[in-house]
Amino acid sequence: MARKKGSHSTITGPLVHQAAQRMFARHGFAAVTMRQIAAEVGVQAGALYLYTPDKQTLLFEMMRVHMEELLAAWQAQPKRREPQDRLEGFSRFHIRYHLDRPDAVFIAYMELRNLTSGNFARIEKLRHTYEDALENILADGQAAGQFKVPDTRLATMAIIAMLTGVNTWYREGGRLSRERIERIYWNMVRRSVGA
Amino acid sequence: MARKKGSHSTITGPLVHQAAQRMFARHGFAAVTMRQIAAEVGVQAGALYLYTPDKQTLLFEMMRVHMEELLAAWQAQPKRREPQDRLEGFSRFHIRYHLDRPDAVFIAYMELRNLTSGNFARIEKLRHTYEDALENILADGQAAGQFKVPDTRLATMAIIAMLTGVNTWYREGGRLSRERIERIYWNMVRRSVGA
DNA sequence: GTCTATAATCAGATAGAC
DNA sequence: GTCTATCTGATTATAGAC
Repeated sequence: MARKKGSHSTITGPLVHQAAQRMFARHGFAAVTMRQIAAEVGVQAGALYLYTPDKQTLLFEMMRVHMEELLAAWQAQPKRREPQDRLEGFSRFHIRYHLDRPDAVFIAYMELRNLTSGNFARIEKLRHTYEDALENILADGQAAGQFKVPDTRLATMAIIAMLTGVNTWYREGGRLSRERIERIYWNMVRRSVGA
Repeated sequence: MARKKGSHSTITGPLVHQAAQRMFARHGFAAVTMRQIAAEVGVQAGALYLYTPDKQTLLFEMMRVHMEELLAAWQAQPKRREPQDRLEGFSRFHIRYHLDRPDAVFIAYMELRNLTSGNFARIEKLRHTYEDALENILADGQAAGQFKVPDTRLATMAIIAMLTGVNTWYREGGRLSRERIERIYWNMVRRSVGA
């Protein structure tokens, strides 16, 4: 019983990662210094290295965790049968999940070029796995004659870009509710594939 | 006749801006140093300050020129009458223009947060002017009963995100020709607004 | 127009005290 | 677990020689 629960070690670590995520999203990985992160957490710069071997790993870990949690959350979604229902499920899930994590999403898209090549490859693989989930839906709908998608890969990229774009302009408490945004985007997605 | 034409001053300046644009796009504004830019051009770091007062202005100028050239190019496009023809013109123009300038486009989207607040406001105003061009088309098509667009602002953001997304995956000499990409995207845009 | 040299500051990361 | 102090090297920008 030497160590009381809630000791600094179990608190500071997460705080470091949270502060880094917020600051990387706001100012960019390269522009944020280890000293600034430390100041935000309330420790000295040297103490950060108890929680990450270096700055690069700090970035990679937050991207890896984000992508793995995204995949897990998608796989935990209720499965539907019809391609159109599955497409609606994906569209709404994507918008909702991404709007809830603007910082992690921003970093996952903007800081890819600041990863070392090995780390980059691992993140890209995770992202590709997620894209494949949508591509499979489109391919099934096309095969069933319910969608008009001349190129499933192209349509996949187009739809994901459109949906993720919500994050660039959405502001909490803005003109439109999330449900209304989800509905409008889903209707655009639905029509874009000829469903 | 003291100064021969083709003197260094008229050559090095553009080279500095070109090298900076290429390197900012590849590695990010904050990650690129003035020394690296100088080395790429083939001069010493001090010489760069003959062509820009500082690093921030280097970034701002390349974004300003990009946005103003984009607006000018759009305004120089042949005008059409029908909303559907205008929407096709915008969609194809946007893809073509952006695919031709991947570095400038990448910087214009990724480096906004590295602008000072005054510079940021000026770039955002230019971007908004461009977005309005598309929103006007959608509003006219909606008013004429040719489009089904419940919210023109939302549809504007969705379409621009979708079209600009081409830049993230397109590779010269890839699987699909530009004409084919333009056509597929245009069909998705057309259907997404119910035209 | 360009270079060399330098000012002034700050970066990431580590060692060792407590 | 955290801090202080420090190493090593890089950063933007400027001054003055040529």
